[in-house]
Amino acid sequence: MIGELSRGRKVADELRLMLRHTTPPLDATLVLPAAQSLVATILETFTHSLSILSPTAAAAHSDEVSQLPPLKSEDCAATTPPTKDRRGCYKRRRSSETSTIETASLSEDGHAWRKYGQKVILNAKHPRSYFRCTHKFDQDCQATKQVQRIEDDPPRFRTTYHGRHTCKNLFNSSPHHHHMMMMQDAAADDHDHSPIMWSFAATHDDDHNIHPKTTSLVMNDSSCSTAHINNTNTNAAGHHPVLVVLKQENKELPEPQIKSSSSSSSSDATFVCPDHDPTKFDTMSSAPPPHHHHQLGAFSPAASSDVYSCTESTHSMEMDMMSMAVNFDDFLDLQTLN
DNA sequence: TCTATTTGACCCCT
DNA sequence: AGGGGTCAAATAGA
Repeated sequence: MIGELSRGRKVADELRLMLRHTTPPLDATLVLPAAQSLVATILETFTHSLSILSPTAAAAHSDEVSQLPPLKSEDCAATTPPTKDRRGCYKRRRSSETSTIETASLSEDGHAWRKYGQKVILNAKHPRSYFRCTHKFDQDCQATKQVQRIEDDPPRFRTTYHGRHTCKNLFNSSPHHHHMMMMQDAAADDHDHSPIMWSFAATHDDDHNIHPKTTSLVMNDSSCSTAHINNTNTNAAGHHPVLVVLKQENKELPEPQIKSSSSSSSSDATFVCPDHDPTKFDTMSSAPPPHHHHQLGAFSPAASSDVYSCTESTHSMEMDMMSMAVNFDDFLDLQTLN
């Protein structure tokens, strides 16, 4: 099976190189047949691997790969009568993609979560809660998160995300209460397979003032980042654009692109991650704690067209989002354009 | 009645 | 061996 999977990986690599070195416009008559052949080989290796694991499953689905039975832990429970013996029923993930964020409050992150467990953790004052994506079963989304209170006063929570969301139900929270965007770099190149998660959170109070809530960001690659939070002046429409620019510090980068018509700023705050801990970016430790929320929260009056813009040139990602009414389809279009 | 949460049991992994 | 992640029955809430 290892040989079969290795073959699949090799062919997938060939396909990737072919697509990478083919400059547009694609010559479909030239590239397509070769690509289709490679895809067929890849699928074949999966089928062979499955036949090794489970001959019946591979035979039943050899011509319909999209319906391959997920090799999930739940299968055991679903196909066997209720029994106490759950041996082998689930596989614990091993070092899947993880991202950790620490916040001062439990804010929504735009995804629907279902709590499935809680554990008392050794040497921890508070229990750890376990959540899975609500769409685990209907969309086979494998994302999970763990939330743990790590401090009482001031309250502080550590949320650890595992896996990527493959569901299509982002931004289902009320746009008038929470905004948060998680972006995982789907275009990681050979030198960086780690996802980067940028989170921007903000709440609106009763007066519709914006209170950005992102307090820390941890990237699980080795890059050091700077977050530049810039409160700009009110624009002509009476709105207060908020600019958030993230860039990596340890690489030579061009000036970040900032999408805004407003250039002057009324308050600035730049946060740099600690030198000796390049994976951790923590605004709480870099900004004056007693005032930083006031500073960030001073975006009044109501903003109906806040622009969240971030540029990380290494990965060529940039996004704008209208904070009062995020249209996810538009966001997807923007991602596609970039 | 349906969906979400709670919680003890189970089992993987270090 | 035991900490911690997951399951699933019981329970709560809409």
